Amino acid sequence: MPSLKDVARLAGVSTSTVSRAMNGNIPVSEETRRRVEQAVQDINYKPNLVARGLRIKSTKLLGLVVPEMQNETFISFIRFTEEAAEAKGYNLIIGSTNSDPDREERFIENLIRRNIDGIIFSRVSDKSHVLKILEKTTIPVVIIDRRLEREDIPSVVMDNYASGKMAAEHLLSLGHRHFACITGPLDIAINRDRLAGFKETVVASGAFLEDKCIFEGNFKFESGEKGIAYLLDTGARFTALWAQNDYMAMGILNYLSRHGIPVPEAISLVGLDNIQQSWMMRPALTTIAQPFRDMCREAVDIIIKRPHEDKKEKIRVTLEPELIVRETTAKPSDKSFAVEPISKVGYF
Amino acid sequence: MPSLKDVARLAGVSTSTVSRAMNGNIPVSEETRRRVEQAVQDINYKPNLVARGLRIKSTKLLGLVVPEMQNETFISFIRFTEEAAEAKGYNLIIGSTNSDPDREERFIENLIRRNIDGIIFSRVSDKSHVLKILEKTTIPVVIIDRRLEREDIPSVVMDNYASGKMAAEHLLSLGHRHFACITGPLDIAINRDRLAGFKETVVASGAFLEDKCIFEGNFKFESGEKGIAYLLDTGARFTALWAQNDYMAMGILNYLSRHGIPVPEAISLVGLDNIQQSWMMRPALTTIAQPFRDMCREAVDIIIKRPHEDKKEKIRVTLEPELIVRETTAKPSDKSFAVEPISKVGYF
DNA sequence: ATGAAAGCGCTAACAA
DNA sequence: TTGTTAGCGCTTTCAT
Repeated sequence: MPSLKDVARLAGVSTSTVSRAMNGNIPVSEETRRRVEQAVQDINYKPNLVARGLRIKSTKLLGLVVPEMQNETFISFIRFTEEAAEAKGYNLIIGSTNSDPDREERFIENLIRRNIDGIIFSRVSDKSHVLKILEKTTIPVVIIDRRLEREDIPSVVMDNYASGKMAAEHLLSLGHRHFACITGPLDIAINRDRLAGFKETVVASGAFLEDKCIFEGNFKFESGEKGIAYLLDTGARFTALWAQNDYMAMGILNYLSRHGIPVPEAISLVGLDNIQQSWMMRPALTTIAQPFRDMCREAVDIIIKRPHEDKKEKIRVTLEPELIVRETTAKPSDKSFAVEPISKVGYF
Repeated sequence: MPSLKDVARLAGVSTSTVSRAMNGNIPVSEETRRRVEQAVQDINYKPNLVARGLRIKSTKLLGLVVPEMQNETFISFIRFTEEAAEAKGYNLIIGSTNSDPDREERFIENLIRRNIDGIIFSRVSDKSHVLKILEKTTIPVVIIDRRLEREDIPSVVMDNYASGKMAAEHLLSLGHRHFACITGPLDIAINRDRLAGFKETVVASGAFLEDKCIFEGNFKFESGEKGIAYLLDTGARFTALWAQNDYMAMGILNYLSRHGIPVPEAISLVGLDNIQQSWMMRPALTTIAQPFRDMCREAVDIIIKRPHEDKKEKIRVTLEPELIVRETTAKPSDKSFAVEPISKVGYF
């Protein structure tokens, strides 16, 4: 591997001149610039980023922390963060914590020891102890997909309230009057925001979302199955259902299919996230797409610009969701209220 | 950030002693070891990996190159490689190339400049020009999920022939006699291996896999739809179908569902990969799981042990697939041959 | 505009 | 067993 020294020798100048010629910010005569460029070409010199990193204390490396990699949401974060980072000349180190505090801590410490330029966190809670670790460092941090109580850490989220509103409005416009919702964990702020947007829009229009028509799930496929079984079993009456993520919607669809309840004829269903499966399914899922690509780009930008060195400025970027209408929503039909509690009737 | 110097000053020893005490390989007196450890605790010292990397020319960093992140296969590579790397104390830099040679080259060069300890490639072809770049370096490389002609680069693959055999045997044991196959791109060796395993097993048993029952797809959902449409349209007669990956199987299932052809009653279907969707679907897909976790662990091990510095030794690890029986395969039934060319009859 | 020299934080000869 | 010293490859004062 050729080094700066080799280039310098070949070009007949000092290493500092080569360095300046390459980085461009400091004036260098045309003549030497050409000589240096030639030498660089000749020996195919590539600056060593480790050495530069040590010297200037910037590694052009970003860290991304995700809790797991089974859920397509986190895959999207990885994908789009890598994309945004690469566009800005950064590389990405990823770490999956499996929600294990030890792994999480190990990973963060590694990133710090590596003199990384910034860390993007997905899904951290206010009480996560890694936030404490990070407070001791000067490494820029940004939280993605969570709305934290504390405001000293920049965050990027979708407008979750708007997503609930959007789901409700779509269903309302189709003529539905009786609504149900299977939510994510309600100890998490963004899920409460989603529900609020949904409920307030439904209620404001004079339609109904009874309390017994709300089931708190955990974003997993099984949770969708469980939620719909619960709703049907307790005799909740509704023609329109919103699942706060697509995995649960998949579970719902699967359950309804097994029990012969037709979608959208009996129940209209809207999801959230727009995962791949949502269009590969039959019927294809009507859902709401999160602006993941933009969220990740924003997160990377925030880190690179490091404006939050100035802690007074609160940074909270909010991006808009988008409705994607497919096959699981329709006007409420005669069949709709034919759905009876599962324990009472055996379907079909 | 405290440095070695700070620890040394506090412990009243030289920096080299601290270094030795921390790395443990060189003898240090009990007394000093304790003093050093104390000092390390006191100021919460963490070695700077950039400096160490520059010095010892090993960064404890691995690079993983994937063509894209939409396909669950590559997600699995990321997931399990990160897992294996973390278990060995390495971090992972990932790069997605979108099959763009420029991006690929940029990423590889970055990795080299970062003095990375090894690169894991998924899906490189023999003619990929990055292999040329890598030849000039001493960085250990391993290819995953591809069988290259050249043997100087270590690779880790599933036993693809066995997967074909396994699909055929399962279907054969159910009583099927007429087979079809929708393959991946056949310019790629592993897909030919899969087909050979399938075909040879079918033929050896005296059953049939006619040429017109083989469709060459491209591993995408749409390709599955196209393939099954083609097979049905040309009047190919079969009761058992193998798709060489699950995305195509999803497309097939979706198409058959739209055309009212029941699975597994009319056609038994086997996939390959065991993606998440395969069990979320209804009917759940019978498929073959690739040993991705083990493949990634092997790949990481090969790099870490660096035994291929010695180029004479050819490294090619092959791991076994596993059959996962679910709902899309059954005995051939009376309905089976009721399937007529689509252009002739409108189904149901 | 250019060069000499120092130093980022660490490890490894070498000497003691 | 320990300290001194040099140096990994780069950038950046400080002179000139």
